[in-house]
Amino acid sequence: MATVRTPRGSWIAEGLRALRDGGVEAVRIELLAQALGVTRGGFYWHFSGRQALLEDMLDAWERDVTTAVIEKVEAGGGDARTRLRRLFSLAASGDGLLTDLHTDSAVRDWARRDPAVAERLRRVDNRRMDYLRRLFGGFCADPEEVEVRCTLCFTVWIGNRLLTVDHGGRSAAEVMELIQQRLLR
Amino acid sequence: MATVRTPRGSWIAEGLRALRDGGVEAVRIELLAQALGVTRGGFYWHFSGRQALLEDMLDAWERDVTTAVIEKVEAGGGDARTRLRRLFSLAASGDGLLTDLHTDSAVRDWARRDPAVAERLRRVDNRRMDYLRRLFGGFCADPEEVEVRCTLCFTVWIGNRLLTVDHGGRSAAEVMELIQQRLLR
DNA sequence: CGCCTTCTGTACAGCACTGTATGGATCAGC
DNA sequence: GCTGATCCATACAGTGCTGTACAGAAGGCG
Repeated sequence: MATVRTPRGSWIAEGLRALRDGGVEAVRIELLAQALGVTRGGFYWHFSGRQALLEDMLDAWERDVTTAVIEKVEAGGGDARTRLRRLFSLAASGDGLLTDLHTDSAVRDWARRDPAVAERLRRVDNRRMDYLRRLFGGFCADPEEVEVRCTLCFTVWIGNRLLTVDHGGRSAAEVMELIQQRLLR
Repeated sequence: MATVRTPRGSWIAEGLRALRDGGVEAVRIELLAQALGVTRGGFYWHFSGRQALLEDMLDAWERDVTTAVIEKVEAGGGDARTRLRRLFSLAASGDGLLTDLHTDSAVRDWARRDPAVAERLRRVDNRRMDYLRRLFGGFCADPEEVEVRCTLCFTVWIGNRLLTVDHGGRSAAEVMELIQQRLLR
C-alpha cells in the first residue's frame, strides 16, 4: 500500500469547492488538476470520467449535509427553542465547507436541470424538514402551525442570502432577528 | 430599410429562454442560432460578441421585470390587501416569459459570480421591495412589522420553488395559503 | 534489492464553441 | 429594375476542454 499523493477525496473536495464558487459548469477537470498542482493524468485513474466525479461529489454532499448539521445542533443539548436558536446561528454563520448556503444553492440550481440531482435534493430537504418539524413540534401543538413555521424557516433560510436588498435603516441581521423571534413565539 | 428577418430582439428573446432553461452557461450563440433556424452569421452583425448579448438580455430583463408586474397588480385596483392577494396569485401562477421564477433564479445564480449582474439584481430587488413596503404599509402602522412581513413575503416567494419538500398530508399550495393569511393579518 | 500498487506526466485525437472575414442573398424605396 | 441597407452562409483559425493510451516515477513490502 503506497502513500496516497492526491487521493480520490482531494478531487471530490476540490470539485465541491468549484461547485460552490461557480456552479456545476465550473467543475472542469483541467481546472481542478491545476488547483491541485498536478495534471489530469491521475484523475482518470480514480474516476471513469467527469460524470463519475459529479456523482461522487453529490454522495459526499448528501452524506455530510444531512448528518453534520443535525449532530452539531443536537450535541449542545437544551430544549427545542434552544436548539432552534443554535440552528439559526449556525445557519447565519455559514461555516463548514459542505454545509454552507453557497454550495446549497449551487446544488439547487443544478437540480433544476438534472432530475437525478433533483431527486437527491428532495431527499435532503425532506430530512432537514423532518428535523425542523420535530423541533417546532416541541413547543407547538397545532400541526398546521408547525408546518407553517417550518416552511417559513426553511424558505427564509434559502431566500435570505439570495435576496440582495436594503432594509431601510435596519441591517439584514436585525430583520432576521425579528423574524426569528416571531418564529420562536 | 429592408424587412428584418431575425432582428436583434429575437436573439435577446432566445437568449433569455436559454438563460431560464439552463443558466448563463447555456447561452451559447451557436445554439441560439440553431434554435432560430439560422447560422451565427447574422449574430455578429447585431452584436459585438457574446458579452454584448448578455448585457442586452439583462437590460431587457431589468426593464420588464420591474414594471410589468407592478403595472399588472395596480391595474386591478382595490385596497392594499386586495392588491397583495393579486400579487400572490400572480407570483404563484408564474406566467409571463420574463417575470417567472425560473429566469429570476437563473439571474440570481448568475449574480453570485458577476458583480455587475449582482448590482442590477440589487436594483431590481430594491424596487420590488419598495413596492411591497408601500402595500404592507397600507394596513400596517408599525414600520418594523412592515419590514418583517415584506422580507418574509419576498424570501418565501424565492424559496418556495427552490424548496422541494413534502408537507406531510398537505399540498404546497395549502401551506402557502396559510402563510399568506398570516402575512395579510 | 526488486516487485507491485498507486499515482503522474505527456502526447494525441476529438468536440464544441468563439470570433473574423467575406461573398452573396433579400427586400424597401426610389 | 437598380441601389443600398440589412441579414445569412460559409470557411477558417483559435481556444479550452474531454477522454484515451501509455510509459514511467514514488514509495511500501517481500
